[in-house]
Amino acid sequence: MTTQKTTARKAMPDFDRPLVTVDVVIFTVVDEQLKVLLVRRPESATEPFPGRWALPGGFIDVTRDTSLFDCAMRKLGEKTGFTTPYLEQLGSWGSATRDPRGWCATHVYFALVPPLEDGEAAGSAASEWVEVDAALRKRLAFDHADILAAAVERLRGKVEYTSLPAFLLPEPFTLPQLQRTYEIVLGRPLDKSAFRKRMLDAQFLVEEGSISGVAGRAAMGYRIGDRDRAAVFPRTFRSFEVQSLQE
Amino acid sequence: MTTQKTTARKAMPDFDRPLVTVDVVIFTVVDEQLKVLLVRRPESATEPFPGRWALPGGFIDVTRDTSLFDCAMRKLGEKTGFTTPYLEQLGSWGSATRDPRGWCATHVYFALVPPLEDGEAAGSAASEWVEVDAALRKRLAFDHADILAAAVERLRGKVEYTSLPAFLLPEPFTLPQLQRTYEIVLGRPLDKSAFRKRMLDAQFLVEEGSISGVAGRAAMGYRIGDRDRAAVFPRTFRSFEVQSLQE
DNA sequence: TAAATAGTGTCTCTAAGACAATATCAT
DNA sequence: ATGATATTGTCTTAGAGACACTATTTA
Repeated sequence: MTTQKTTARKAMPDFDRPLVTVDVVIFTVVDEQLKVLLVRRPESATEPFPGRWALPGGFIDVTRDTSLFDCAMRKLGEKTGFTTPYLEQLGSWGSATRDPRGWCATHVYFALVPPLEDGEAAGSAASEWVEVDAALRKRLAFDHADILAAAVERLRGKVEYTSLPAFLLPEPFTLPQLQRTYEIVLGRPLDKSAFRKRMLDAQFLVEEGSISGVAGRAAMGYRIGDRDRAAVFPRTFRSFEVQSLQE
Repeated sequence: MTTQKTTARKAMPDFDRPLVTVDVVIFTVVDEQLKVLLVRRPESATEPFPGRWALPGGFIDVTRDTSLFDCAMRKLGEKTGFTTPYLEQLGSWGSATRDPRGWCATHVYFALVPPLEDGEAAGSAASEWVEVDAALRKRLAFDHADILAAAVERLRGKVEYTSLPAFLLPEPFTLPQLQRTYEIVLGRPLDKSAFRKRMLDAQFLVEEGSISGVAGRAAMGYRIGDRDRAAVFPRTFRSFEVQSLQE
């Protein structure tokens, strides 16, 4: 069924077609931890990796998905309900051996979302937010451990010079909250003064009125100016120290 | 063997499978210009976009290619003969409409190679090195104009803070040659002193003996220390000027 | 008023850019 | 020696980090 249904005149390639899937690595920060959404593979013995944890994803439906991005957005919406997350392509993984059902290529996206409100479908029995280092230690289905590692590396790398962590917070948020989010993702403390200068100089935040916390002075609330792209800073954090560490 | 190879028992998805291709954007610098390799689509009317220029690539051969990367490397080798180029994944493009033959996803890689020696198959009649801005103005097949634009953007972007241009030169090369290559890719002059400090501080070059040019003082020749990865600089070129330009 | 948190100022340091000065090669 | 090119040094400046200081809110 898969290959030539060449009724038509265009030359259809008579190669066997690989399986094609889309997977989404969905990050959030909740309880002071960076977490990733994992789903449980069906228990059925007819499925590969029954019962294992995996990244959310699945086959492209050529009748519903008009593009890879649409497909990723659809899967993200099904799992989290978010409609305007940060969603970028991470890369693709394809080989003869990564799926026992045959030659398979997956297109992987990575998404940043604010923590879900308690009401929302955070964990249907089949899905769960898992702290990333714990997730990396699990024996995930397929090559999803490699994919997750690549996603975490990309996230931590880009956080050094972009405004990505802002997409992990519900709006409006304060600069101290944003700094805390950076620190959670990077796993190290940042200097308050340098952090604020950097964020405000980058001009990607819009003021949204003061917010009172549980104690202490009220803080300015901010919203992301342009949710379609992250701001890029001219340098990484601690750039010169990184330099010396390499030696 | 764990995964029962049962012809029948694994649930095979009954989705129609998209077409799957791999394309490679191959850059080089020759005649003081950044060029990209284009190939001509076959003239046959049974093929999509007959006679149009396109990026080199084609369908995955699930019987020969063990992975996407292998497939890209194979296509690169067929076109240029290089075996140790710089090759990284650019991304994937997939939609219902990008190929008239049906839902198609392509995995795109981008490669940097030194200019070919005259003897080598630089231009079989069906392929040609084209200056990138001229290539961007051509009406390429499929969505290859979008893909090429993304590749050029990625290249120019990464050149600001990585050692990528070193992979465009035959080894050994000199620092003035490397600087010229950066300037060609970026399209603007760089300061000599700052450039040398940056390259040498990054520790990715190994000395390879002095090289005499046609005139003037001989220059130190260098080779790339680790061809498997590019060096990353802690800042972009002209970082603060870029900053002020944004305002 | 005290505790807690938000926000600012000052000083030092790294590395980039501008550009001048020096070194070495072919003829 | 001279012209050409390679290589180094000096000065200035932007922005990062360390850290002390001030400001504002709640209890």
